[in-house]
Amino acid sequence: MNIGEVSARSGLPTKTIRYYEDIGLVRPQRDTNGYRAFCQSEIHKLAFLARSRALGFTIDDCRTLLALWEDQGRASADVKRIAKEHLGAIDRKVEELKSMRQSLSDLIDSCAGDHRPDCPILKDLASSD
Amino acid sequence: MNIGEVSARSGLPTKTIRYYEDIGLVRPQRDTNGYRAFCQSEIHKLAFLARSRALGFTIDDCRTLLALWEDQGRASADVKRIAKEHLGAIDRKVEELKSMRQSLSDLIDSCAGDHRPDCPILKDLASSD
DNA sequence: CTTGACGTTCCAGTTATGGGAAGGTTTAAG
DNA sequence: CTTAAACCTTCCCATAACTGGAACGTCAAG
Repeated sequence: MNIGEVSARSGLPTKTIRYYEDIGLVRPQRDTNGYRAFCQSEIHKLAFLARSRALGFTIDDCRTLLALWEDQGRASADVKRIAKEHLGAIDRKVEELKSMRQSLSDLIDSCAGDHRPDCPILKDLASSD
Repeated sequence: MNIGEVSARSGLPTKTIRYYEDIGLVRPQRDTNGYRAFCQSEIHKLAFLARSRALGFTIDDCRTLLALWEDQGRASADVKRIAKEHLGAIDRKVEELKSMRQSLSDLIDSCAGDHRPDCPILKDLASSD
């Protein structure tokens, strides 16, 4: 299967698929004309990658997950550990954003938002509490 | 004031301060020896930048905010608009992360996490629901 | 006088792609 | 048979916002 159809099926842009080959995540065969020829297992891998990336795993996480996926003897605990670490990272990011949101929201509430130049938002950004 | 002390006071790494000069956010004078000599207003700007960046504003936002900050006649509404747009972006990011978090959390709950190879997490990542 | 802590510039790398050029291949239509 | 669209290829540059490191100049202390 050519890269275009693989792209349509996996939802990954062709650019991304070529990049994944570059960094060694997939290794499609080549046709005599030089076109990439993806077999089922490569297509399956790309679907796996698309899903993992959508869950926010880094490419490096994906590399590990793929290896575990292809290792018939791996322990599910190994996978769970990676997933849990990632969950922790997501939680930390959410907390950080919530904290930023709170501060920003407070500032916005305190600003009249009219034609006058007086602005508590800028005042706060400038103050060195 | 030399870059080292400015860094210590603003909490910004020297690399970052030089970068901010590169992209035109600050324009420190130079001593005869070539060292950057920061005056109070530049230091103040850097503090402003540190604060704005900590709230998640992009460099481009910061550029606009700085310009507004230095424009005595600007309307507070202009600032408020930028802040509100950014708040919206934060909210969207939080929602995205929460949704990722939910999916991942469900997967983790379904995985025994023991020595056995059977892993619902990998199964789901591989499946093309 | 030397040592160490500063400072300087410049170049390259990071993440995970996206854009676009310059060119080869295939397929369908005229 | 030719031509045009729609594929495919590689290669290089750009993004955001820095960070690291090399190679080198300057300054204060012992």
